[in-house]
Amino acid sequence: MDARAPYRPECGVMNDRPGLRERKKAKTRAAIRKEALRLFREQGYAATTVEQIAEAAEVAPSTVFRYFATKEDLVLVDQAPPFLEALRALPPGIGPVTAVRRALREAVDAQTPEERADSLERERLMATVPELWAASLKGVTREIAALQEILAAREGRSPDDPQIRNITGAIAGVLVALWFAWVRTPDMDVLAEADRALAHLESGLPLS
Amino acid sequence: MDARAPYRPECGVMNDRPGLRERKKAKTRAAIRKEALRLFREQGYAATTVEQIAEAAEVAPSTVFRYFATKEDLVLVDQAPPFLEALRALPPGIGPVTAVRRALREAVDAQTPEERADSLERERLMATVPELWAASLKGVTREIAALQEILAAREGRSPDDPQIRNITGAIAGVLVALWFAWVRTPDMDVLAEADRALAHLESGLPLS
DNA sequence: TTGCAAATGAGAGTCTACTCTCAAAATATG
DNA sequence: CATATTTTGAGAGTAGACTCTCATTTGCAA
Repeated sequence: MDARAPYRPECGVMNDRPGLRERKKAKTRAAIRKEALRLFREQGYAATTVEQIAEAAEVAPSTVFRYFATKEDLVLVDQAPPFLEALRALPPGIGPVTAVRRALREAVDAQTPEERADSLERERLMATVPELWAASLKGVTREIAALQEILAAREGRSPDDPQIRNITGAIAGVLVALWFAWVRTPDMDVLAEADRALAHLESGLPLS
Repeated sequence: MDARAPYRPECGVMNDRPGLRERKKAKTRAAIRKEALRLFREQGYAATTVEQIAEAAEVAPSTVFRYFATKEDLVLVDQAPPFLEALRALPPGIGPVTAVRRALREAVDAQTPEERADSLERERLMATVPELWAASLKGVTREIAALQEILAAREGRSPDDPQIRNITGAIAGVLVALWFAWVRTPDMDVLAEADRALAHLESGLPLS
């Protein structure tokens, strides 16, 4: 409440070392989320209380809520998936489905093996527990809306164009269906299957 | 707790008139659900308490829970949509997308105008309020799974067949995308649009 | 070291979905 | 009307997500 601002520890310093305080915060946040996901996987989302999460992460329950506004936020991803970025960066003149295939491959290739394993496990957890599906719904719909916008822009059309809407819906539907199948068949190579499914869609979904 | 069963008012009677008691129960159930949906629409799902619903329906809160095990159940549909029945009844030898188009049309034609208006409004409510989307997720996924099984059976394949999975996913995706578009454009003739979208899918989703 | 600001812990408190119990009311049968 | 049975209302009780407050601790700068 004082305009003098006499004390700004990290006022736009943008140091390479973010300072102990910031690093500790990031570590705490990561620890809370990690323990939460582990407990969700082990004993279910609804059956896990915030108190248990706090205990496992060795913080106070109130601290959990300081980092994550709601229990659902513990599982929601906060950054837009790099897939959409890759798609945005792709040159025009390629069909929507082809573009999505390429962007998907690029995004996956850009991940380190650990990142890949992490995100696969997270996705898997989300798909396994229906309660988490519901929790992640807002994020998913937002991402699909973004996909629709990008595809529309690539074709120089309105996002509300029925044809764009149909293609986006079909792409999303095919991938979601694969996602659910993956839950029941964990050994599946999801990424290869995704590429194959999109290829099938691209060729008009013939029954061979 | 008595094996003599000395008193069974409606022990398999299966009368045309179900008796006052049963009729009253149905009326109460309908009233509760109607008031609940109205309140959800007017002030949101989370912001509506069961107590408010009970008051609006003029019953006790405990009565609400006697009729609906959870708050979510208030919005979930209990009978399988007649659309799936129509699809099951369709003769084989027609492509999956064509079959879905026909079944959809048949199911809609079989509805009375009031039923149609009712279900449209209910669908609309579900699509408008994200919390309801989440609540209805289990039902939706179950229906899509049923769709996948029917389509697989029609083609004499396994429901796990990737091609079947892709077609089912694409159909569902296209329809869900339409559903969301409808929310933003209430005047749209959803049924005609659905038919057009499926036709577009059937022809391989060309960008014309 | 000293003092400022931010992060934390502890704990009490609210709100609401959901459960349980029991007595009263309504409905069916004879 | 009398009696058996079901449904309801009233209300107390539980659990867990989320909020608020305040004293304590911890990182930071001079």
